[in-house]
Amino acid sequence: MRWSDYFIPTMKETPQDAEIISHQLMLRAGLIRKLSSGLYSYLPLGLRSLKKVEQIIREEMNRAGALEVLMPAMQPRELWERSGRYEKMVDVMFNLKDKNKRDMVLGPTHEEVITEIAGRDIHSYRQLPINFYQIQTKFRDEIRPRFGLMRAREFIMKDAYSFDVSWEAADGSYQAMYDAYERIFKRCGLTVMAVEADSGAIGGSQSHEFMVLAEAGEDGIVICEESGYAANLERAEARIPPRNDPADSMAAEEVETPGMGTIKAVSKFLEQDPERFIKTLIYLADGQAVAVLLPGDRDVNEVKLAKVLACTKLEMAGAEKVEEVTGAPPGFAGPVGLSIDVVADLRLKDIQGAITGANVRDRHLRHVHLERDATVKSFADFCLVRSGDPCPRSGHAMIEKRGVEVGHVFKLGSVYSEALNATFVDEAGDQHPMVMGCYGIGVGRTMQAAIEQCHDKDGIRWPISIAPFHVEIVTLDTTDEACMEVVNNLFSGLEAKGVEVIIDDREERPGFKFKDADLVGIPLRVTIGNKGLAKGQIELKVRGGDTVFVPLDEALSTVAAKVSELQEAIGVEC
RNA sequence: CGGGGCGUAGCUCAGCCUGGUAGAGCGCUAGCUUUGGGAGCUAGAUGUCGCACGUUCGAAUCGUGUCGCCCCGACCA
Repeated sequence: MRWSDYFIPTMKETPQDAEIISHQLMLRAGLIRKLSSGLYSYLPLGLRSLKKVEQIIREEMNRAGALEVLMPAMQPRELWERSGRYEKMVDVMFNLKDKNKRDMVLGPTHEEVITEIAGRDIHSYRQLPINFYQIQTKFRDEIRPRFGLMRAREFIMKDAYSFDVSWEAADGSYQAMYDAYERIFKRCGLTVMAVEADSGAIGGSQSHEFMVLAEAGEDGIVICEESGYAANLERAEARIPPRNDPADSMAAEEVETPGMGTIKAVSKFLEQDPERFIKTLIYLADGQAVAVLLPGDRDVNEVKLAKVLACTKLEMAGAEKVEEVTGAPPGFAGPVGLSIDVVADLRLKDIQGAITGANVRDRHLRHVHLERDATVKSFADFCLVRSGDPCPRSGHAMIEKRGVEVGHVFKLGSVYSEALNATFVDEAGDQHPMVMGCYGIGVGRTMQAAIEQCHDKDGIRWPISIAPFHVEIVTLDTTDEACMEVVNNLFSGLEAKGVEVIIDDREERPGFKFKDADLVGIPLRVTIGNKGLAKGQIELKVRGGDTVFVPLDEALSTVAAKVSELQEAIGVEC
């Protein structure tokens, strides 16, 4: 391919609406263009990379025994009402009507459609297990699209769905996908980490997320380098050491804390560590007020809390509601004397000599012994884990990182198969719902995450497996016939060996082309000009690495060998 | 949806406060010179100043409304 015949609109300056580096580079290198918030076009160069990611996914899914299908993006809304998920997902669904005024939706995911297929055409245990996948466009009306392809409203996803006869059998399908995912991301040149995750709106019992570690990632995760424990913050647990507060037999007493509605202020005023405070938050769990207690230096993990309270809708109570249930404005709530349910974090078990709100304006209580002075309905773990907390397995301090979720595997169980009546008959002739799993990869997000992980100050540094081209030939003397003959010979020689080459044949100054080459980030750059040819050599440079000079007659074999070397360095046999 | 910011040439931005009818750099077109890390000179082309209404003799500039985009929160591949 010749650059002059291609379409690579590069930009010297950074577009103002791109915040993170990978998004900036995708725009600057001419990979994508924005149509509207969360809606992107792939330009020729970007599409080449995307297709390579897709191809790696396809090969590994096939290797794992999954069968490719393609389902409609547009679906009748009624199907979603039958599974009971329309209600849950209305906020992200695009709704439309067909010409007969029938309600349709654009699919944000495909559990419903695939379960309908399985239910219709799978009847016997003899047909199981089976796993279907597709690479298809999804639509989600995200509350806030962000960071280019990272969170788009229309995006390409690989989604797979497994069907098994039992939970035990489903574990095998899950593991097969987990293993396939590790291979896929490795082959894409990415360093990913599988972390325990919450299963969210998709439902199900167990799940792992595949995270690309990156500062710009939207997810917080904690990891223990000792035990290998790794979890999304939404899900993460920590070992909770027993308290050993000094005994405090004094009765609780009120202290004046005028205008001090924050733990920070009271902590400073009473010269007590925030950890000695009982933070009291009033939540509405499915509309029911409940007091939630945790150490003063801690934050709530609302995902964990919602599970503890077994509620579907959880929100902080407004100031009015707080005043109604505690008798004081926010900032002075405490567990003592409350008539609503009180749940406490396990880190407060046996706390004594503590400080908390007095449920009276401008008053706090000190010398509080939680279980002596208040009625706690239950203790549970719902703190947000943070850096330094002990690992639940090894007890070592965990560290916090940020990551981009590029893949997610779930054990779904029979939620959908029951709702949509996807059953099979076993050896004994009994009917059972199929046991499902589902497995997603954000294809565009994976491509962008690769850039987020592989770049330098000059531009992208593509892993060769997903680079738009393997080699870029920069020609310095485009009007010189002898020079162009060398270029064309090398080009056709490499093409014949299956190496993908782009020639920058534009009539631009060398520096201009080098800058573009660095920005676009093709892994190997061959520079050919009269100056080198006079010495009988060409120049070979790995993106971001050193330059070597290669004699003309060895050019073809050396470049081809270097391509293979880079491919092998990725480290997974294909 | 709540909070914050921004809409002026293809891109990055100035002009707005203090109204007088639009600019720079890059990019684009042509020519000459240049040619190993985003060249120089010369000559050009390009704008419903996001949109609507209002105030005014006069609005990019002031007011109101509206649309769009970005950032922070809940959601997710």
